[in-house]
Amino acid sequence: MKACTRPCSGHFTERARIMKAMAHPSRLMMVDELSRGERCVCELTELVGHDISTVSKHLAILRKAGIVTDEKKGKQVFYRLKLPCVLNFFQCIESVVQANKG
Amino acid sequence: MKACTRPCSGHFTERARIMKAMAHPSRLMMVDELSRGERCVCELTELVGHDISTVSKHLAILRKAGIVTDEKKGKQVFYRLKLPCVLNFFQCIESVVQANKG
DNA sequence: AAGACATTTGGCTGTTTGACCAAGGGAGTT
DNA sequence: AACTCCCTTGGTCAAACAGCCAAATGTCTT
Repeated sequence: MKACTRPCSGHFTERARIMKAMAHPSRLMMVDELSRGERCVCELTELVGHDISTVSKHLAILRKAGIVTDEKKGKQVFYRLKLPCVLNFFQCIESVVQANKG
Repeated sequence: MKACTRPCSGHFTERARIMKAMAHPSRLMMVDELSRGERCVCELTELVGHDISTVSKHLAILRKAGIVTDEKKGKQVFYRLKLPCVLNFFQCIESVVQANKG
């Protein structure tokens, strides 16, 4: 609605929402998995090893954040990465992890 | 410790901890500010507009995650980015934000 | 050593999160 | 239509989070 010369508070809130969507082990795991192709909810459920309702809620969070899209095919719902650039995160995160060890 | 062929659960937990550290508007704002040089706690406090004790706790979270380092100089404590690659996030996050609008 | 200043830590409170179970829908099958 | 399958939504509960104030710590000044 208005252009901020410097990012204004609202921008950071919006950005944080997206970061937050990825800031959970299960959701990170699913994003990683989706980087290798689309998957149905049942596959992702098996992957993370939690109740399917829990997984479905995690997916809803990723979806609302705009990180993944879903598509219904028959009885199943398939999810896929919407913006693969989120994968770039992993590389940097990994270097932070490494730096923390040293 | 041990090499996982595929990232194992522990990896995602550790990664999530780091993502989580950035997944807050105030902390994102501070990281952004620190990308332009080191700042003392008082400067960051003024920036985010919260109680200094709150800001100090936010900084502790970033510090423990290995994203920033602190250095005491006289009475003041200065913080700076430890791994500037976290800034790459912003670019991708921004594209997600844009995609969400369209 | 007393005081001022900058920051951290402890404690309290309201809010958000994440997990489960149970119930509700939509899509195919019989 | 009734049944099953796959998934989502609602409800509950314990744990984690984020804010504030007050108290503690550390450093410089007087």
